[in-house]
Amino acid sequence: MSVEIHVSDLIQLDRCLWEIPVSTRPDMRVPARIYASEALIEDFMQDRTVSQIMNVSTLPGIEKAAIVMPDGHEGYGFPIGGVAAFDINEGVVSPGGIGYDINCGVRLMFTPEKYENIRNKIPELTHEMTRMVPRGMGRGGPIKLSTDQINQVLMRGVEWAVEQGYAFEEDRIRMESNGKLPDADASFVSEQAKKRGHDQLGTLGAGNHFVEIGRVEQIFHTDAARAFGLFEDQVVIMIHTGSRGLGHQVATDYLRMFVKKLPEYGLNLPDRELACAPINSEDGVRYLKAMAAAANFAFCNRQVISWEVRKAWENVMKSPGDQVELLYDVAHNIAKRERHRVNSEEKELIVHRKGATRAFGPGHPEIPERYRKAGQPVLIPGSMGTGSFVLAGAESGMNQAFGSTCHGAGRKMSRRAAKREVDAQKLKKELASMGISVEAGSFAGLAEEAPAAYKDVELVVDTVHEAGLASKVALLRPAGVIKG
DNA sequence: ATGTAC
Repeated sequence: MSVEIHVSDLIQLDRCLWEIPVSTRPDMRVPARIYASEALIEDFMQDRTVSQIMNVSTLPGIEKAAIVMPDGHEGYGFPIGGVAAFDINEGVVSPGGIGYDINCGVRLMFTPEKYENIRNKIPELTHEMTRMVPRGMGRGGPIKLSTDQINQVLMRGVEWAVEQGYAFEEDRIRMESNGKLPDADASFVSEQAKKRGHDQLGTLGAGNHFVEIGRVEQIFHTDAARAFGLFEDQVVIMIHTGSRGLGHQVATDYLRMFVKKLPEYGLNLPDRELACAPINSEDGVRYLKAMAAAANFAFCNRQVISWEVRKAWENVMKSPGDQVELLYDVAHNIAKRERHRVNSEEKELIVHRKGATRAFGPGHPEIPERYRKAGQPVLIPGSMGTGSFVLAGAESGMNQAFGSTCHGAGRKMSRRAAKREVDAQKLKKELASMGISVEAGSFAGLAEEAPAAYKDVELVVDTVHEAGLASKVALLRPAGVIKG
C-alpha cells in the first residue's frame, strides 16, 4: 500500500510537530508523527522515512502514535529515529524496530581537567587511546571469553564487569538500567552469536562508532550541568558503540525466524522488513530475552572500553584512571518494558527506540538519585568534528513520546554517496586545522562519516528542546577523535 | 551497524 506524501499533506500540530492522520491510509491504526522544525521537515521528503513510519503505524497493538525524531531517516523496515510502543498483550516486537546493532549507545565520561591546561596533551591522549581501544570491522581484542564467561556477561551485564575489575560500583549505578536488563536469557542467544562476540568485548567496531575527547564549550542550564558534574572548558570523553557482531547475529537470527513464521503468527505486513512476533508468543518472548542479553553485552562493551580509556589516561597524564568518571550511559537501539500513561491509564508497554534515546523527566525513579531532580541525562553525539550535546529529559516528553528524544545528528547522505563525494584526506586536514586530531581506522570510513553526510545536530537538538522532549544542558566540542 | 551474501 503506497500513498505519496508531501509536506503540504502534513498537519502541523505545533511549531516542531507534524502529523500524518490515521485516515491517510486505511491500514493505519494510529497517527504517524514527525518532530521537526520548518528547516528540517523537508529532509523527510527525500527518502522512504514517511512511508516507513506509516507502515509502523499499522502494526497490531501500537499505542498513541508512530513517532519519528528530527534526526530520523530511512532504515531497515522502521525509520532510524523511530519510537513505537506496543501493548504487551495485543502488540508485537520487531527486530527492525530496534536495529541490527542492539543497544548501540553512548556514554559520557568527565575529567577534573580544564582543556586550556592540558590542550598540549590531547594529541598524545588521542594516540594512546587509539593504542588501547581495538577497533575496525570484524576486529576482536585481547579479551577472549569462554562460553561460560560470555553467558555471565549476557545474563548479568555490568555486574559482571564490576566483579571482574572492569568497572567501579559507581559506574554501574550511573547507567541506564544500571547496565543490566533483567529479562536477559543467554540460552536464547545462538552459539554463532556467542562465537562472534567471544573476543569483541572492549572493542569499538567501525562505521559511526568512536571515542572522542572533547571539552565543554557552553552551558545552557547551570543547575542541571552542576548536577551532572559538568563545568565550562572541562575535558570530557564520549564513547559510541554497541553489541558488535554478537548483537548483529541475534538480530539476524530472529529476523530470519520471524519472516518465515509470519503466516503462523497471523501477521500480514505492508513490508517484510517489519517482520515481528507477538509479544506474548513464545518466539516474541525469546527474542526479547535474547535482545536483552545482547544489550547487556553492549553495556559491558562500553564499560570495558572505558577501562581502556582510563588506562590511556593514566599512561599519558600520570594521574589515576578513576579521575575519569562516568556521567551516564544510554541505549539508543533497544526495546524496553516500561510503564506509561495512555488515555489517562497507566499501562505496561514494550517501547521500541531505534536511533532514539530514552529521556525520562525529572523525578522518575529509574534516574540515578544524583540526577533525579534534573531529569535523565541524555547524550547526543553530533557528526564528527562538529559538536555534541548533553540534554536532560523533560516532563512533557513523557506523555508526548513515551519519554524519548533524538539520538544524534542523523544521516542525510547515504554511505555510498558520502564515499563518492567526500575527499577523506582533505577532510582530515580540515579537521586538523580546526584543532581536531583524528585517528581514522580507514579513509573510506572517514568519508562516510563526514559532517556533510549528516544533518546539523544543532537544528536537531533545538527541535527536541523546542518540542519539550528534552532540555539543553551543555554543548561539547571535539578535540581528538578515534574512529572505528 | 555487520566476518556487506542462504
